[in-house]
Amino acid sequence: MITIYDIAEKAGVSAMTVSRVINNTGRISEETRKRVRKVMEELHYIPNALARSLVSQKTNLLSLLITDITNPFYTTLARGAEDAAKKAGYRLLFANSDEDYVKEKDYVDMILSTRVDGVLFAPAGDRSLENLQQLQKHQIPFVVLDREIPGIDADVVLGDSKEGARNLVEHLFALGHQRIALVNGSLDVSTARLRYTGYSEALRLNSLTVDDSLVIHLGFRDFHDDSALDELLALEDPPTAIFAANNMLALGVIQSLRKRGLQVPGDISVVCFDDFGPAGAINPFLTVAAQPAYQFGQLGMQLLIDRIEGNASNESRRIMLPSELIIRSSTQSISTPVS
Amino acid sequence: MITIYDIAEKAGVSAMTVSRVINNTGRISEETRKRVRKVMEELHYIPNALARSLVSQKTNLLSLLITDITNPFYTTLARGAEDAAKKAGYRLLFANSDEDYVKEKDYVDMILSTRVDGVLFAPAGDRSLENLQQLQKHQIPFVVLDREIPGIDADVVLGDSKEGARNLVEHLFALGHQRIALVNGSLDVSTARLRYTGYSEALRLNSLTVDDSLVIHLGFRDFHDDSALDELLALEDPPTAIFAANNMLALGVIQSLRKRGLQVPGDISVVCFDDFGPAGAINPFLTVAAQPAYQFGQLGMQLLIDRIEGNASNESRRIMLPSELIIRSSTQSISTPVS
DNA sequence: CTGTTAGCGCATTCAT
DNA sequence: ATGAATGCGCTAACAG
Repeated sequence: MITIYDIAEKAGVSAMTVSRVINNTGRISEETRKRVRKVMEELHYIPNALARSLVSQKTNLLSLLITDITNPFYTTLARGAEDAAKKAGYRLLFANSDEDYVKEKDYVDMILSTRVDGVLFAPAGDRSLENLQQLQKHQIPFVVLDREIPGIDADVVLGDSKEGARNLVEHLFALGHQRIALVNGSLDVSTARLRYTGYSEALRLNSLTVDDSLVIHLGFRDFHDDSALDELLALEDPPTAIFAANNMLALGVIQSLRKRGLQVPGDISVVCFDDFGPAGAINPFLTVAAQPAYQFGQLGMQLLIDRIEGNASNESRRIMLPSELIIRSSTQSISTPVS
Repeated sequence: MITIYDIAEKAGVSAMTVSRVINNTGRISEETRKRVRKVMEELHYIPNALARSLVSQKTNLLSLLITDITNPFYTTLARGAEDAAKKAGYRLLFANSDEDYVKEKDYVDMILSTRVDGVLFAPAGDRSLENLQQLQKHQIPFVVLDREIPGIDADVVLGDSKEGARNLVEHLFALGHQRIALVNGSLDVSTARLRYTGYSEALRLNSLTVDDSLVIHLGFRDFHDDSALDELLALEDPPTAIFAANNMLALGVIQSLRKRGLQVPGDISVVCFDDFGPAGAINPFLTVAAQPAYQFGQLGMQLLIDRIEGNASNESRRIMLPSELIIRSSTQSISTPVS
């Protein structure tokens, strides 16, 4: 490996002079600067970021911790984060927690030992508290994405889950649906709680109350066990519409419904939070509350970099992004017979 | 920041003993080991990977360079790569080249200065040669993914583009299509060339020759300029089917067709390479040659780690993964009237 | 079983 | 305008 000492020797200067040339710091005569530059090129010299970071206590490394890169929402978010990071000269370390606190903790440990300059953190849920506190204890700046964690005071970028849920349910009401099931994520996730709140508020505004038998709580990530769906469908007065709390749940719901020979929206309407990215554009089907995923990543990254570089005040900032109701063909009026 | 010296002092031993405890190396009496461990916990000590790497010349960092994380093929590939990396104790640095050689070069420079242990490299195209050679010059192990680069001898994981293309075109023949257009990626990408070859072979096997006016070459990533499509449709004898060389192109093609009031498959059938990941599962529509994206990442990562850890022979390995023809509703028999 | 010395590649501080 | 000494946090090599 070529070091500044190799360059120094061949250029007939000291290592310090080479360092100064690299960093454009201090005063160097144009002549030596050129000579050093030339030798650096000849030897294909590349500065060792490791050594540099060890001295400067800055790695220019940021970590993006999300729950699943396979979910289009996070994919697009990641893209926004990466673009913003690159623009500011940071590299991105990548991690999927799979909505699993233990994996998340493992990654936090990795992050800590890697001495990243900051973390963009989409937590698995409330119990991510410890992991976040771990970061705080070690003074690693971070920004929380998508899910709010009780007990943590930090910059955060959120979607408006309550309003999005309300819009979705109101849309179903407008189509005549009254028996609306909620297939929710786990209640230790703030978005699941807020979507439930939005759901029940919409019911109340329409003079209905929540029927607990219509509400089921699963994980946000998958829908392996669809027996809960069977119970829903076996009710005396089964739902005519289902509100899935995110895109992955909707996917599971629809596949399970079809497996049982039910048509969407013919037999039952389905709506959900989060869209499906570019992939969903081919044959847009689901009526969704679409969140601006790219901006989640981009804005979050900006907040993070601001803070790292000292351009942020002490108080935490909180960005709330609206979702957009996109009505497509997974919902239809309840009075319309199956065509 | 807590260092081994802090631990050493408080535990009444030397720094070296602390180091040995951390690494489980050398002989340490059970007693001091416990004492050191206790102090480490009390002080919330976390080893500094930077310093460690500087000494060991190993970062346990790997880089995944792809063209676009927004494309479901690469998303799933990334997931496979990450899972395999994590299992082996490596962290993943992330980069999108956007099919752009300059961005790719920027990232290669970053990678070099970061001293990663290896790179999983999905190149933008033939001109990635220089970037790959740059890695070779600096002795960074890498594995090439998805696209073969003439002039580079390295481990590589490829899909069988020729056969996949042939299957797709044969499927169209079976449905009675004879005028089949190819909307291809740029010809400086190996997969585009091979998909063209597969296309023309299938034609030849059916006693047809390639009609150049039916073949257009764009970038793999987007379909901004759909004027080429107009020329295709304005032909005296226009195509009854379109083979798009990847999923993103298919997306553009279909949207452009619809903008022009054409139905798929009613007016024109469409097939493409690559599926759409979980997102595509809601409403599977396109007939595709699906590649095993997760395995691309997972196997590629395994090859890479094998090589890094010296478990690979000198000769390069070459893995060719088949694609699976999945027939869905974007294709229909040419004799079938629009229903 | 444990400690001392030296050095990984670079940049800060102080000289000259 | 340039150089020498020192240290970032850690571990390999050697000593005891």
